[in-house]
Amino acid sequence: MISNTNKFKQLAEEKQSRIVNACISEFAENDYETASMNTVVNQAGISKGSLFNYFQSKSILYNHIYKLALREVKTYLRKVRDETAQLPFNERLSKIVDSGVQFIGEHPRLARIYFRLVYSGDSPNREKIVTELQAMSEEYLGNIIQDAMDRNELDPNLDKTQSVFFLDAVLNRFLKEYHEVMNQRSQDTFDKEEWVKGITKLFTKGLS
Amino acid sequence: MISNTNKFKQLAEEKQSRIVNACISEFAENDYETASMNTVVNQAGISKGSLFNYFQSKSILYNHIYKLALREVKTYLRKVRDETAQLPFNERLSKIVDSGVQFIGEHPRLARIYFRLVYSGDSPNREKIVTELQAMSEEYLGNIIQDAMDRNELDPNLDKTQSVFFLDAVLNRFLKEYHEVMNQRSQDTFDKEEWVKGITKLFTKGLS
DNA sequence: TGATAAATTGACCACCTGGTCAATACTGCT
DNA sequence: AGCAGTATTGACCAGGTGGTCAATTTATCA
Repeated sequence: MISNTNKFKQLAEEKQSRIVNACISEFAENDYETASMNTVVNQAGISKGSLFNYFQSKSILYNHIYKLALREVKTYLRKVRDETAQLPFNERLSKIVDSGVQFIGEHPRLARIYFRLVYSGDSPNREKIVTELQAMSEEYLGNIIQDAMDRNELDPNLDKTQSVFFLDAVLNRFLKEYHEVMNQRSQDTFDKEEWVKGITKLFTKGLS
Repeated sequence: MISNTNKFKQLAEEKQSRIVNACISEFAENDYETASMNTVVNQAGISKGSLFNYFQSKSILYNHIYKLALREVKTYLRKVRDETAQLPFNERLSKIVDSGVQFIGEHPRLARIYFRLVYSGDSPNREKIVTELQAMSEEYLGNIIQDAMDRNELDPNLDKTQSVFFLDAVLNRFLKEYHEVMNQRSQDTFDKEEWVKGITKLFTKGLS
């Protein structure tokens, strides 16, 4: 799956972002198989021939968009990780959740693509991508937990793999729920702070 | 979405199960949009006209299969709930996980359909179905937790909605992972007992 | 056995898909 | 202005989709 996007990168910025925008919308609203290249070209205001000139196939295009989304997620994660390095586990965890919430607020379509990808959906290379994401999560949350273990905030005999898995499960599921609530229902009844408190409490106690 | 399956129910048992089997396979291997009615009729050895005579549309057929899967899940859940009514929380939780593992072992295709449904995938009525499942989970796990609270095994001041949500998140994610591991990778390295222990420990401590 | 009714078939429909490529429009250079 | 080279177009392709319905097979009963 080698993607040669040279032609695309040489396009005028404005045209590039028109295309990227259309793709993000389409892949956010439909899963891979259902997303339509015809819709993309119409939305972007270019011809089909052009699109397939810039990206040789649908899967290569999807890859481009997915990587873009991942890059954005990573930026958020890195930022909050570094900014909270000195904080105790519970506060750190709380900030991480906040960061996720913020990401969803600022990039709802990218969030949608991300959730579509990790929670089933048959994107190309799904296996490889999910494995990659798991490794990322293992490393990221693993470090957070390790730091807390080193400071005796968490049980030093924890099974780290398991702990990461549980934390990842709850965080992802919570953010997915948050994303869905934000996208439709009455946001008034949703007390974010109370949930963040609940999550940190469960894990600070449960893993202590 | 009124489904009139009278015609189908009057078919010979053998034919019914041939059709149901083909549908289960197809909906397990593909998500709703991608599943093909042509494949179903070929696999079942009937004509397309017949299938659309028994089920007026694809979505009605999907509904039939989904309900069938749900009925099977409920049987397992009811059984383990009643059999463990006297056990302490941690043992009870452990048995529930075991039951899920057993279900996956005995009905891998139904499990696949279930996971496809809850983790995204754009099945018809998805919203309604997911809401229904959430209510089910809320009630089921809510009772388990309430029982433990009544016996002072868990903190009596717990936010029950949150606790249920967290438990549901971890259980579902774990079972999904288990299902995927069973379906492909080397099952040898997967120590189920150790994971069940980890889950029960996290929640008995975290919610105490 | 023959007539009637019911079940089953599969060719067919309109529509959509990802992808192609000859034809056209546009560009910069002499 | 005229040419060469590149970027862009959209009609077109083969193959798929869910769904239909006249025609045929099968079952029922006198």
